[in-house]
Amino acid sequence: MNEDKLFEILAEPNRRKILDYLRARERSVGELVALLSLSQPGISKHLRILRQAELVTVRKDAQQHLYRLNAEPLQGIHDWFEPYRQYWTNKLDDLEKQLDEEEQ
Amino acid sequence: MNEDKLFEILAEPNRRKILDYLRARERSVGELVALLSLSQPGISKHLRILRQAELVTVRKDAQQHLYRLNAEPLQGIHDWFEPYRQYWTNKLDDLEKQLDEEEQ
DNA sequence: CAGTTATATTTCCGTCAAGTTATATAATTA
DNA sequence: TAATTATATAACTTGACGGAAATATAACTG
Repeated sequence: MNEDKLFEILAEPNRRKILDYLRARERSVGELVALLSLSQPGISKHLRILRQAELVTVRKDAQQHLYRLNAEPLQGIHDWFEPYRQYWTNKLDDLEKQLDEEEQ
Repeated sequence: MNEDKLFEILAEPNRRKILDYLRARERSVGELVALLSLSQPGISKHLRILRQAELVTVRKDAQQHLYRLNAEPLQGIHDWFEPYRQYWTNKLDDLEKQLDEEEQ
């Protein structure tokens, strides 16, 4: 799964919410339907996309399908931001420097 | 500009490329047109969106409009990833631990 | 086995974003 | 001032996405 596709997948707010909910623990489809305000097919559709991106894994327990977070693919996207971090970090440094100077 | 909107804006590959190019230095619209394979109106359209999100600023030099990166708004999105970082960080720790054990 | 529960898939529809072409605006130059 | 250069905006088209409703599949229960 390439960077473009991953960004696109994460651009959908409900999908980000699903991932957020899965951070705590694995969840059944029904739980997610209850948590988000979306129809069951809507949830399943998003889960399929997350599955294909390997952002989640499933295991079956009787009729229930339990989804678990797999955060690894996020690392790639996270890395895109790395070169930009220095900008707000520097800005912060500047502020600190300014505050230090004001103390004199 | 809220998180949802920012994610959506960054989901577009050409917009990310524009930001990437602006990391080095400010650029005119014409330069960006030359760098990306998009029509001039296409570039201008993306620049407008980036401007509204305050991800870029403009200054005018004669006919040229020079765009400069403003990375600050990215911080908000970057923060979304923070709670997920431990997952791949832990995975890395596990690997290191495993490697250490293998050395015995 | 019939009915029920849990989830997935299909189909259809409306919306919206991204691209292009054409046009407008603004500054420069001959 | 007319022509040219640089950029922005408008109008239009098209494709893809997200949502709901309907249907299919699979497992459980009585």
